[in-house]
Amino acid sequence: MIQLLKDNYGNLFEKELLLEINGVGTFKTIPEGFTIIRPGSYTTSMPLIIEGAIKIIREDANGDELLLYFLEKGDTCAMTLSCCFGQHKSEIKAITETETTLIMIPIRKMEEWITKYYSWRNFVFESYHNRLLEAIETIDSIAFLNMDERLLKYLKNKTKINQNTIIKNTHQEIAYDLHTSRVVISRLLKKLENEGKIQLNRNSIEIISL
Amino acid sequence: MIQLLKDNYGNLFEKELLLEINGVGTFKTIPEGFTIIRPGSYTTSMPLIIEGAIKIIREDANGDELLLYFLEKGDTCAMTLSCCFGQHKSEIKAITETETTLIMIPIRKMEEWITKYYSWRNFVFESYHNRLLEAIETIDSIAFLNMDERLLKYLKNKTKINQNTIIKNTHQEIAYDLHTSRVVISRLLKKLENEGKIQLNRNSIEIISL
DNA sequence: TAGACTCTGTAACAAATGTTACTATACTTT
DNA sequence: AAAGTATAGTAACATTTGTTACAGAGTCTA
Repeated sequence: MIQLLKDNYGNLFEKELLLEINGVGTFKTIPEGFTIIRPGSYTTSMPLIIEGAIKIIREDANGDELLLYFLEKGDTCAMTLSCCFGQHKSEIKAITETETTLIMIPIRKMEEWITKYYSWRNFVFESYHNRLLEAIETIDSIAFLNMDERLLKYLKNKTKINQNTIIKNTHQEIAYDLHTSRVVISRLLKKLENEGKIQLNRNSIEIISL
Repeated sequence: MIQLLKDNYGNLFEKELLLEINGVGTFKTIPEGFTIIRPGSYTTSMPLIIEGAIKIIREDANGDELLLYFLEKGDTCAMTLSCCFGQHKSEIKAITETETTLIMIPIRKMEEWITKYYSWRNFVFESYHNRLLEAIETIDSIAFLNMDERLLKYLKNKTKINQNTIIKNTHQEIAYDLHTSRVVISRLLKKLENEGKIQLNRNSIEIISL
C-alpha cells in the first residue's frame, strides 16, 4: 500500500478499507493553480486529499467571486460528496492552492462503503459537518467583520495553509478572494505595513507578526 | 399511523420506515417564537418538520445575529444532524417562525436507519446538501448584494414561508435578521413604500408587488 | 535599450451603511 | 385620562467601502 495513504488516513480508516481505497482509488498529482471543479460541472468521483491544499471559491453568474475556505490533507470536498450522492451539479469552483496529491474514489464504491464501514460513514458525516462549519465561519467573517479584520484573518489563514510566512500573491488576487477592489486591499495592507505587522514587496507579502 | 406523517414523508420513505418513525418518534407541537436550540447546546434527538417553519440564526459571542435560512415541512436541521452524529455542540440558534409540529427521532435510531434504509440515507445526505446550499445562498446575499436587495429578498422569502402577504414584524426585528440597524431598515422600507411595492403599518408590512 | 505591460501607491471623490438624536404617533398600563 | 413605553420617520453626520484617475517602479520582450 502506498505509504502516503497510510500516513494520512491510517488512524481514520480500518485496514480493510485502506486496502480497498488503495485498490480502486486513482492517485493524481495536480500542479498549483489548476481548476479541478467548475460551477455547473458534474463529478463521478470523489477526491481525498493526501498532500497540498485546495481553494474553494463561490462564483456567481456575474463572475463575482469569493473565497469560501481551504481544504487540506485529510479533507474531502463536501460539495463533491453531495454532487456524487444526489447527482447535483457543482455550485463552486475548486483551484489547487499548492501542488496537490489526491486519491480519486469512484462514486459506486463510496456508496457501498457507507453501509460497509463505520469509519467511512463517520468520515463522510464529519466532512459535511466541517464544511458546514466552515461555511458558517465564512458567513461570520463577511457579516460581522470589517475589511481590515477580514484581511488579517485571510493572511493568517494563508500562512497556515501554505506553511510559509511569505505570501506570494498580488493585491488584485487577494481582492478577488475577499470580493473587494484592489485599491482597498492596497490601502489596508499599507496600513498593516505601517503598523510593522507585514513587509510589502512586489508580488509578495512577508508576515512579521499578526 | 398519524396522517400528517404519511402526508409529508409518505413519498420519501418506505412503509417499514414510516412505521418505525411512527413507533419511536415523539410528536411535538411548539408555539411561535419558541427557542428550540441555543448555541452551545447538545441534542439527543433529531427533529423532522411536519408543519410550520423554523428560523435558523447564527449568533456570535458578541451577541451579533444573522438569519441563516428557514426550515419548512419536509426539512430537518443539518446542524442538529451533525451534532447528533458527532456529539458536537450547536453553532446556531433555532426559533419557531410559526407554530410548528415536529417528530423527534432518538439518535440511536437515526444511526441504525442509515445502514438499514436506503431512503433514510438519501434523506440525510439530501438534507446536508440542501443546508450547505442554503448557507452558500446566504453567503451570496451578504457578499454580493446591497442592503436594499437583501431586504427585498428577505421580504419575498418571508411571504413564501408564512404563506401571507402581511409580514408581522417591527423594523427592529428585521434589522436583527439582516444584521443592520433599525434606521437603515426604516429608510429602505420607506423607499419601497414610495415605489408602491409595499404598504407600511405599525408592526406590520403589507406586500403589494415585489 | 525602448516600449509595453504589470504591480503598487495615493489622492480625490462617490456611494453605501451605520450612528445619534429628536419627534410624533400608537399602544399599554395604572 | 395621564403617564409610560414601543414603534416609526427623519435629519445630520461619521465611517466604511468602492471608484476613478494617474504616477512611478519593476519586469519582460522585441
